[in-house]
Amino acid sequence: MGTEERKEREKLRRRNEILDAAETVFAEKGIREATMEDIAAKAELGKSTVYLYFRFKELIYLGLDWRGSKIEKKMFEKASASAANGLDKVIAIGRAYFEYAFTYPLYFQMKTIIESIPISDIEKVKDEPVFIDFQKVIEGVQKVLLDAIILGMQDGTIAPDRDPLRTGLTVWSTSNGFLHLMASRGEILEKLYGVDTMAMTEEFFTDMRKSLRP
Amino acid sequence: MGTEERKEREKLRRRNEILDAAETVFAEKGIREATMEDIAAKAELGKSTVYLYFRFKELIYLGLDWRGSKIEKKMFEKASASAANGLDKVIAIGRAYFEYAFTYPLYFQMKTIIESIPISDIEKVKDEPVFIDFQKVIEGVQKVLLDAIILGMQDGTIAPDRDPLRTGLTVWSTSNGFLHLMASRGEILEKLYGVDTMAMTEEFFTDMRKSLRP
DNA sequence: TCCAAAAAATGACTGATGGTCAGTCATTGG
DNA sequence: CCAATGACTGACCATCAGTCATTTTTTGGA
Repeated sequence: MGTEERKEREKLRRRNEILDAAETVFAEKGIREATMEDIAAKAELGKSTVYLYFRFKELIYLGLDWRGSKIEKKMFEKASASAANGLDKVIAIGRAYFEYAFTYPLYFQMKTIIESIPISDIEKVKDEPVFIDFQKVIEGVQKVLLDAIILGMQDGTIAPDRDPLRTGLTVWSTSNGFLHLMASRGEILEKLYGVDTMAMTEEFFTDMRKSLRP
Repeated sequence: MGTEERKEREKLRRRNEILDAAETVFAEKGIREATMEDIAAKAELGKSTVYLYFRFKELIYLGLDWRGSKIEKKMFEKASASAANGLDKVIAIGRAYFEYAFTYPLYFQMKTIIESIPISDIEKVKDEPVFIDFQKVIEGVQKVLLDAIILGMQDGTIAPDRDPLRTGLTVWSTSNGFLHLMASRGEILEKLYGVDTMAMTEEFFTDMRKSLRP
């Protein structure tokens, strides 16, 4: 009988229900303030049950980042497809990253939280199938960017003497830093210091263009 | 009598002793793993006494970031003074930021931790004299960069049509993102993916030059 | 020198929360 | 219908940030 498969499916569904609950609770009372009990209650489960699906709290953050990254990947692919040459693709992906961060702020925030997890804790997770799956998605996301860079080096829109991986990492990490500032302090910058964040964002992309061009 | 002043001095000394203790404990057993009791024990004080000097744990993080920022500022000033024109100053400051992050990794990490503190908690702190003093130092650090940018726009080494504040924020936030990647995953990138992080860093500065130039 | 008030320091305590475990309850396949 | 499997749970534990009533030390005047 296909009981086995059904069971597997239901397990996955429950996992998703818990992530749904976490998402709601995070939105309602803040990520840091949310407790495992809150999440369990929202999922209409006992706390111990939640722990059957997520062996520790960080894995919930990871699960949500994983959800987000799947969306992110699609957005990146769409953005990349919409542009004609390598450099335009890179910029389009950059803009898609912005859109992602502002459309799914909760998912985006997971990145920051996960990054602040001590390496010793990552050790505990790194062999879990969930984590391996997670890494696969992340790599998929970065591959979209990498492909665009390689194309750009071939079609002459990006300096051909660059190292693609290094360039990708630089584009990604600097975007991250910029986006993090925008997402966490953008409002303060606008209201308190009168910074035109829209113009600043445009300049950011102009600068990126300038530095990538041959 | 000068008792009042002496008291004040001793209070400050104790504050510093606690920060010293925190620094040691953080280095010994990790920032996340360190408890207030650990810090108190290392400082040879009762936990409650530590709480007289730091009303909550986050203020210790803030205290260490404050310490670091004072060093950072000096390093920035020295770097800026060592270069002749605006653009060179900006790059020199960027390099100084790198040196700071790798020389004082503990202080640098405080930035990440502080950024991940929920805004609700910042509200609690923002009127404390300590926090105001802290902000003053931070602004001082950023002023060094801002001055270099303004000079560069005057001496023709930086595009004159830029907005200095926006440019400063962009330079700072992108450096932050890049540096954060290097500090937290640099080793992994080198050992696992064979990334030449030295070359990558040089390229980062070359890119910055390219994007700032007129 | 003594003493009372002020300041500094503390140990015992509390509440919250992440995580565990022994055992219950529901489902399944024979 | 029953025994085995596995999902699920409530009670419990350990840890830790933060509090408070009380003690200890310092201070400045009598």
